[in-house]
Amino acid sequence: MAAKRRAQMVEETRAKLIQAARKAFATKGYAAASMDDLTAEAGLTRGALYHNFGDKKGLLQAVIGQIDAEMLARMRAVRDQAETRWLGFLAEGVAYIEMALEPEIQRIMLLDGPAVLGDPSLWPNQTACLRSTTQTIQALIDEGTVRPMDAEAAARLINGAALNASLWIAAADDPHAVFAKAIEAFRYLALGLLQTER
Amino acid sequence: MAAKRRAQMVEETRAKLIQAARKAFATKGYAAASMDDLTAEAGLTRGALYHNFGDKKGLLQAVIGQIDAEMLARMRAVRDQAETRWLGFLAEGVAYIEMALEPEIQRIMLLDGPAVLGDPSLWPNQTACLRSTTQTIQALIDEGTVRPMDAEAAARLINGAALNASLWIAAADDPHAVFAKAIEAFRYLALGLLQTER
DNA sequence: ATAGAAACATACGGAGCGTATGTCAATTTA
DNA sequence: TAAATTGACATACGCTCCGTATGTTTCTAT
Repeated sequence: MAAKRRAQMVEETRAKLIQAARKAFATKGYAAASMDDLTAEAGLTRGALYHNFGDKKGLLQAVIGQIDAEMLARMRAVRDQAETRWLGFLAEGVAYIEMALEPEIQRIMLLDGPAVLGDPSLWPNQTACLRSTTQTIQALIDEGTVRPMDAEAAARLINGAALNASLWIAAADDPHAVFAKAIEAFRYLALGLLQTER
Repeated sequence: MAAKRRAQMVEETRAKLIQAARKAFATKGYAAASMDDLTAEAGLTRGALYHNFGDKKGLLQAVIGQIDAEMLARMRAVRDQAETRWLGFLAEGVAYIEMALEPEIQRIMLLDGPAVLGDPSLWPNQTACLRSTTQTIQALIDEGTVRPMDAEAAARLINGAALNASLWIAAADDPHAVFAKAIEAFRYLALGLLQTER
């Protein structure tokens, strides 16, 4: 026990704090989550928190970084699994909508995160995700599938549509039925990016 | 002076508080805006605030209600000014993007509002705006311009795309150039809603 | 004219964040 | 290996700010 490396111990406490923060932020929201309760649940005090993350915003950044990495990995997975590039592009969008159904992602990534940290497109991992989508669209343009246009613009608007779709689904009385409608509309919108003849 | 009706005086204080709140929320953000400073700037105290709006969230609701009404009015105006129903629909989207360029709307309506009050699509005025867009799309479907689909789904996704476009523009180094790209992408996406032959 | 209520101000208590200080263990250095 | 230093975390404090409880004044109603 005492043979544990110092760096490893630190990583454990950071992980415990992030874990507790994810739970508290997701259930109570960022503003209503108390740092005292947070750290107590992790078996620590606010001292550890301020030492490791600087302030409350720093903790939120760490939480968002973790969730964002998970989302990015999942989107890569479904994209690489698709048969064609175009289908992979669509699958990414659908996967995004599905993920945003989870209350944790809704609350932390879509509501509190932007309000506290500002525009999500400036977050490190999010930009990675966006660049990935942008590159995919650029490839679709180069191969003649998608009409010539600004790839980043297409990626951002498509992402925005998917985001709003998930918000809509999450607030719906019958999420399952609404999910189907949203996916249909999403596919139609994407068609607008294709070359005119199809 | 003393002849002023009671109700009118109340309306004035409410207006003064909302005015000060709009300014403070827009510049400092909801969380960082102090109620003491707010009311002092309006020449009042927190007593007036809690008497009229209940709590801080109530004040935010009032502010959002005012801004939302202004946005709704402007969107109706540009829509009714267009030559065809389809062009009116597009103009509404562009107008939405333009409005979301204003920092006040960015901060209050798009960042803090959803974080504090929850899903915007449940706000009273927002639902009115959405219903308006939904009806427009439904009419476009009925007249054969837009392919048969769920009108509300189309309205929500299109709105989401427009919203993200405005967030992107606002954070850009060169908003003017980005605005052009976003509008182009927005029009392409909308084309996906049209009947296949055009 | 007086009673009542509404509009707003003042006073109070409590919660929470951030910082300053303290303590103990681990790593380093001689 | 023993002393010294640094790092990790806990404890203590002050300050701000929200919400409520109470007080005061002005308008309205009978």
